Amino acid sequence: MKAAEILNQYKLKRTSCREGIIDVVKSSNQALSENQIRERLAGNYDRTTFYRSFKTLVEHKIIHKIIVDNQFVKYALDNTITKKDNHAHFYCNECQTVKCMDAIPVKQYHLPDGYSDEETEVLIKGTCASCKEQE
Amino acid sequence: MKAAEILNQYKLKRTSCREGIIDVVKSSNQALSENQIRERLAGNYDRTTFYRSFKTLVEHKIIHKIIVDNQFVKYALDNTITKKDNHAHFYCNECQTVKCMDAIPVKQYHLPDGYSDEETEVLIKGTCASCKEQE
DNA sequence: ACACATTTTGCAACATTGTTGCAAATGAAA
DNA sequence: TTTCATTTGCAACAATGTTGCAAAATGTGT
Repeated sequence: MKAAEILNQYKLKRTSCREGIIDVVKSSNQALSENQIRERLAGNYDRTTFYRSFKTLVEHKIIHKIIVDNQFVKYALDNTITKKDNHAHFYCNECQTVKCMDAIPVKQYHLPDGYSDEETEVLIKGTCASCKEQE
Repeated sequence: MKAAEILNQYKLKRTSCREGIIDVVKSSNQALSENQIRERLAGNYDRTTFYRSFKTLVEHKIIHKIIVDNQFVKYALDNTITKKDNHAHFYCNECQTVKCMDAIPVKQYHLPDGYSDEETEVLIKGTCASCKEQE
């Protein structure tokens, strides 16, 4: 599905910034930070526009946010778009990249009485295969 | 174990800021933000001192950081101090508090070949028991 | 109790990240 | 093409986090 179609489907206006973000995120096999997305984007947008575009896309669950420790906010296409189950994220301590582990569904937890579960986030930290090779 | 003992054990100097942070975090049944800790602390410390104290305590794994979405950094006593297994965290969307679910150990995942796992973080989002009651 | 070496503190200045209000520009629909 | 709501870019601001450096506090040995 193309970026333009996704936006139409969610009744969002097709602006070049939004389309650009979706395209970049969609074509990447790992989660990207705001700066990484900006670098790969043709247009030169204001930071405010960027934030507002991210906010809109996250609110409509087109992309999702992943946070690693502090100061590392990354984005990836949401499950509603990829049509995959809720998956775990992997953060490589060496190359500092985040990958969506599509093949690893999030395990569910049994909460104490009275609690209700809406969403579960799993971040596995370690060393990825390609960094491991180089050791 | 008292804050002073913990610091001695890790060969860190006993400063009132460090002791204060440990005491506040230790006596709380939920994870606290920097501001919440500062409010509950007697001394009036510079923000820089605060950050550096947090950094030191996190580096030595006395407290640990939990991040909810963006902009919400919270701290709790680390497992090395509490001597509990690695546990899941629960974030209540209503009252916006984070609880360490000591009784819910983190489930392990099988990673693809070549990957190594060092640490797994689990954040369950939903509504907690007391907020549920008030509905 | 004192002096010493080292660590930590507080301050100032700065960097990064994110937000808000508003006028101008743009997109979609008639 | 005209209209109307949405989005953009700018400026100003707020929050969060970092760095360098002199002054203060800590722990150790005497």
